[in-house]
Amino acid sequence: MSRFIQAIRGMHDILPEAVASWHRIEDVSRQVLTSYGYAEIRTPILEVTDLFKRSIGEVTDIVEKEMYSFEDRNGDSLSLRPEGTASCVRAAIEHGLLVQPQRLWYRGPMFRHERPQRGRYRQFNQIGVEVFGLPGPDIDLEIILITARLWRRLGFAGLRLELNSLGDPDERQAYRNELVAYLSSHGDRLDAESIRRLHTNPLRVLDSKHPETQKVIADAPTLMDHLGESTRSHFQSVCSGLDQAGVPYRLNPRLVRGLDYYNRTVFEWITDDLGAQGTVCAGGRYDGLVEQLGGRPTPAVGFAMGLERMVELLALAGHASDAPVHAYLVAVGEQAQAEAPFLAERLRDALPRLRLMTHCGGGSFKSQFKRADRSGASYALVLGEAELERGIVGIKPLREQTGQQELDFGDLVSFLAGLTKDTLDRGASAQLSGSISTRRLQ
RNA sequence: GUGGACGUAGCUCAGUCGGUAGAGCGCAGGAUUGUGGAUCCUGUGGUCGUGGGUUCGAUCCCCAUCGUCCACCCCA
Repeated sequence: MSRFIQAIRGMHDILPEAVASWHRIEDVSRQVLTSYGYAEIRTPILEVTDLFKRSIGEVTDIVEKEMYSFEDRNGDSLSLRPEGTASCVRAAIEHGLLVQPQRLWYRGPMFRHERPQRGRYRQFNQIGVEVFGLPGPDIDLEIILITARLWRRLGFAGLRLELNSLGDPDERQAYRNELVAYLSSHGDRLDAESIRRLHTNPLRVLDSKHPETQKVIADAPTLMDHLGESTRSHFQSVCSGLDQAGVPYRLNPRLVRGLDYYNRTVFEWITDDLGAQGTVCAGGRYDGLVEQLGGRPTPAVGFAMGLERMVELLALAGHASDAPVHAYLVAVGEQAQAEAPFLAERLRDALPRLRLMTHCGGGSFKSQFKRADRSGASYALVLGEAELERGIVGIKPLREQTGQQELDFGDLVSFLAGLTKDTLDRGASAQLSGSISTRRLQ
């Protein structure tokens, strides 16, 4: 056992029994995003390290101490992506997508070297949305409504929406100065980390959970009071849109985000059901990022969802399962076993949507039926010496008490077509009628 | 990165005041020599995470290491 190699820390296998939940989330997400006209984009997992330094921010924890960075053979510093926005922006600039508005989405693994715990892994998956070229509050509202629709479709209750506006850069700068002055005057009551942040990223101090620091924060000036007319009405428009749509939210003036590039609207969907890692989805506006990465000034909004956390929520809401196989083909006897794979192939030819599992490995009727039952199949197809001789197949319902029937190939195809909702044209079914034996067709 | 709990069969766990381990579930076979799911019977199962130390002897004590979980931190 000492030589057994385990998966690396914080990186997990998703086993077959769990995959159904992933499918559910991925399928619903794709459907919903497609229904709003969003197009999928796929970008590399690996990027030049500078891309993340310049987008996420050099003084953020992600860039400072959580990136998987290494030197390529030619000496370039590369990093596994810790999030998806930077790559999206890079690709949009690189391929000239920004000449017109773009509504994009992506999915895939992200990598951060954090201490693993529930809902936080070193390799984790996100689905994200990025919209380029639309400056108004209408699109902010749209992407939040997308997320609300997703929760409805997935049956997630109990998520709460928190909302804030970070203002525009000049507003934030003015506020930052005032905040630093205020916090500095109470420096003796702040925790060490907050004091360090005072000089690097003072807005993050608002996020602190430190009890004494929180008391100081409670009386701190708020960013909301420093918004100009334009940002204020932008934010109010988003809020009233949510009111009209009947999506409840909570204003949280201390909601800042860990990434430097956000401005104006920011939001988070939070659950209390997953312990300390309660943020399931978060995003906001980042109007300055495209230009910062070398593109023409282009407004942008987006969000990302943590799929592992969503999978956990789905487990709390009930179990997802993939559709089991329609039928399981049991074949006993040398002749029947030899014939079975080809019978199965002809059924699959006739019914492309049929989910049919063929028994392999021989064994008694008893053991094969046990397998058939455990496969979850609705029907067992039975091919033994007797059936072979008479040119028919037995079909036995495994989920109800009605008896076993005997059908020739044509009738079998028609019967299974009823399960798969495959439709047969007349020519095909004529061609398919007759004996079950492949050899007789040769 | 900091602090803490834990790691025994495929799974959930019990246990040994240090003398190389048990249950339930699962899995396989049988009771029905061509038919699953219920019941009963039988069987299968672990160098007790890994490496080292103390000891006549370690799964149990000590150290290290890897991993899981919780909180901080961070964030999706």
